[in-house]
Amino acid sequence: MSADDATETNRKAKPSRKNDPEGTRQDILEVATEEFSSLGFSGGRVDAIAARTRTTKRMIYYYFGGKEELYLAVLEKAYGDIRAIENQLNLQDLEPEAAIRALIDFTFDYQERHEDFIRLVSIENIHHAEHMKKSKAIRNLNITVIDTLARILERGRAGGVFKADIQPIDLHLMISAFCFFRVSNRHTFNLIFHQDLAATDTRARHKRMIGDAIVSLLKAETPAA
Amino acid sequence: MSADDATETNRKAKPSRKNDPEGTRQDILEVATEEFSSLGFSGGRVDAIAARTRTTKRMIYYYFGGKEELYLAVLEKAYGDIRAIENQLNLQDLEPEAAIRALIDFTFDYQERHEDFIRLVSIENIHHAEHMKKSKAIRNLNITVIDTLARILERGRAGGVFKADIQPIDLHLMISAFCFFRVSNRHTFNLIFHQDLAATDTRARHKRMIGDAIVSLLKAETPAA
Amino acid sequence: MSADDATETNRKAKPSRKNDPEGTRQDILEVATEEFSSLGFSGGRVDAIAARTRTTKRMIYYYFGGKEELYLAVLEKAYGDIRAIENQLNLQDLEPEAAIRALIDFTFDYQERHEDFIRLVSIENIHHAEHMKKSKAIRNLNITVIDTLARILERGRAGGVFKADIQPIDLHLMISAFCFFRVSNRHTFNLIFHQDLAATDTRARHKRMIGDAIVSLLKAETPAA
Amino acid sequence: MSADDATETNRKAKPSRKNDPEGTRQDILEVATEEFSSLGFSGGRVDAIAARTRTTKRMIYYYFGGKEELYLAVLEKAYGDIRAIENQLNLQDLEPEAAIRALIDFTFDYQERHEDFIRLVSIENIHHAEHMKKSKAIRNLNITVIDTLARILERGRAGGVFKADIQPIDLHLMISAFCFFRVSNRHTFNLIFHQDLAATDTRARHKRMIGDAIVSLLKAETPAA
DNA sequence: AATGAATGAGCTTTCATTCAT
DNA sequence: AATGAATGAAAGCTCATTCAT
Repeated sequence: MSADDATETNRKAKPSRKNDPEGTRQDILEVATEEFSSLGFSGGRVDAIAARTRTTKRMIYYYFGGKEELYLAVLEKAYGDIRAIENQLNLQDLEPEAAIRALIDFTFDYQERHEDFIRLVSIENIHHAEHMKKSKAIRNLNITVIDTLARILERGRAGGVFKADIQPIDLHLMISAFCFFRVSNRHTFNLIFHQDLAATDTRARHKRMIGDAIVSLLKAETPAA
Repeated sequence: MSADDATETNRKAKPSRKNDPEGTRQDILEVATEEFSSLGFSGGRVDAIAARTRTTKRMIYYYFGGKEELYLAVLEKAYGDIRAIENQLNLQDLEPEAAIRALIDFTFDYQERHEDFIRLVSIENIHHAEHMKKSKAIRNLNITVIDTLARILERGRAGGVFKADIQPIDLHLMISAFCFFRVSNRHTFNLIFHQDLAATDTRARHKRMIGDAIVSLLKAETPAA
Repeated sequence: MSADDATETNRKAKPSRKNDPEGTRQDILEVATEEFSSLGFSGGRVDAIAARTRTTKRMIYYYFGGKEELYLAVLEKAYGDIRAIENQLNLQDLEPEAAIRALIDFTFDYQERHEDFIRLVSIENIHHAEHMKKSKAIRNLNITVIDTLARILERGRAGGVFKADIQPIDLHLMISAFCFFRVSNRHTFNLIFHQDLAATDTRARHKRMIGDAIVSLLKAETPAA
Repeated sequence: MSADDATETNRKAKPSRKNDPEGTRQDILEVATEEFSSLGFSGGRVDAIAARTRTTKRMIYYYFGGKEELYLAVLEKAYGDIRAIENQLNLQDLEPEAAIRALIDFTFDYQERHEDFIRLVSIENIHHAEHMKKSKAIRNLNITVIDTLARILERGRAGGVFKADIQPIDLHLMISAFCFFRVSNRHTFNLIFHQDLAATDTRARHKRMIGDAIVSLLKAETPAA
């Protein structure tokens, strides 16, 4: 035989998944998610993905068409997952303040647990969201958070609990920003401020703080003095 | 339009900078900042940088040693710049609330105007801050924001204006998160929510909002209800 | 004439060896042996090797991984070849003196005919055998010469033909040294002493001389007077 | 300033040797000897030499003209040194056998102590002695060894001590081969045979052995039976 | 007599992709 | 439905050398 080498991935080492198309697809997708989310789109290597897969590099092209398409598939799955869960959120039975806090907690925890998603979004922004722009799947996703927030704000204002005039989308921005940044910028922040943003007690304190900030903002009489 | 137009030659021939080492260095650094901040470390091309420079690719290696060292130099300059300006901030003559708002305004405006810096930091985080870890220059930078914040909080609490017990570093995190995210995640946010985070009125509204949120948090009687 | 004519194209176009992996590998290996043995490891050029091959430079990396690995493959083949032949030597049916002379003749002739091997070994020594140290293949080669020599010496001493107390490995060193040096140092020796070590009669005379020297050493009553 | 880098050697770190042309020349020559003898001509780097020198890379060109000329200067010095010492050898007062042994001992010890010289000669042979061919200095060196040997042999044969008809140059070849090979092929030999050719006792044993071999060869009645 | 700055040419290697069955 | 073999194009980097004073 030949080509006994380390770099190229034409040959598989692991038991192949012949005749399980869907399994193979998932396998590739999973590995690709890791690769892209930790190395970026340009930094991610088709070879490296193939090497950690039960199949060969050739199959990536067979199933996905190319590097960019694979990346897009990864991105679509990541967005699909969070949207699906967000849409299942059921907050109308809670008091406005409790509902807001529940939403914040959910966002906070989800971002904390899904660093892969966070990194993929960061990567997309590095690339000016050019890949996302090409994705119908992401464009067509049903986004309910804003509506959910709008309804909570409405109820809060109606009940006199919330005084401030804040737009749902701005509120979402503020919540997302904090939850996202804690994860996305963890590495530089930790390095510069000698902190550990992943520590359990820090996490609890921060979750409370962002909740307090949002709630006190909404309750404040005259928002912008 | 693509990112490859670096190689095009329809640019006015710049005067060669022979025997102006410092000038050459700055020239390279400037172009490299653009390249890396818009394409990432892996995506950035040494060839592309050289092409937009008054010198040749060879000079990049002469002055910086390699792609990574050049990237690091870019990163170091970006961090050096913001730290230098932060350190000149003079807020002790302002009332605590005004001081906090001034600090927020400064942070907000700086991030807004320095998208390059924002993107470089994002990129570094994608790479788990591995390059930054190697930089003595960044490690040795004198960071005064936290102290500045601490003194403001102290004065506020002493004067009874601020009630909440918030740590300076957490406050910095919250302010940074919001200002940073607006810029770093602009592209995906705009696309998904059909917004324009760069619009002038949006910008003003957001600046006010983050100020209100922080101030109301600090003033709130019982932070974590 | 220079060594650069590898890049010239006045060679008959060889039939491409598509889908003959083993053939391609051998082709590359053969050309690489020539290149490295005549130019050294640092002096050898991957481009030059590719140019004299039926394939492209890319294939060298596909099959071998890199310049160093290719060089190692060349070295391993060279050592593998001589060991294989040595191991087939059958000298137990000869009288001790005849056996020793036969072994010397074999060594002499093999070195004389395999200048490539000689040069590769010289090159490895220039590099302090650093590449060889990495080769499992060479480390695991079965070396029988020393045993062969030991048995001949034993028989000679038992029969009273050999009187001197010489260790097999030292004997091997002496035989190798002479046979090797004649080839390895041919160029400088010829130049300085205006000789031609490759001339047929010189060769015959030298072969006899080394045989005489070894045999008379082994027969001598009191080796170290 | 600029060019704060590691690879290029335009700037000196050590105290310069201004106004000491001969000192500078010697300094460069010494470092170059180390560099070339351990890395080969192609493997040796002008930059690396400059870096270990009190001067800059530019000076190497100033003093020697180029890499090849520097290498030649190194080679010429190495050959000049050994020839000078050889020429001082005074063996006519010794008995023929003692004279031969003295000459062998000298050769053995010199090679053992001058690994640099050995490696340079090996390197020249790798390059088919092409550099040496260009050197008038080496061509014009006065070589007395062969004459010395011839006279010893003559005296030995006249006195009846030596019986064999061996040519001086062949004798020189045999002696050189052994002494040289022990040093030149030390690394591969040690690796393959798990020996240490540099060990003190091995060295003594080998020195005796080559002496015995040569002497017994010369004394033997009918050299080639 | 000496030197700081600059460089053209070429080197090894990598990458996503396609050929051919 | 699946795959082993092959590859063009370009990327990062290195080297001995010369420019210009």
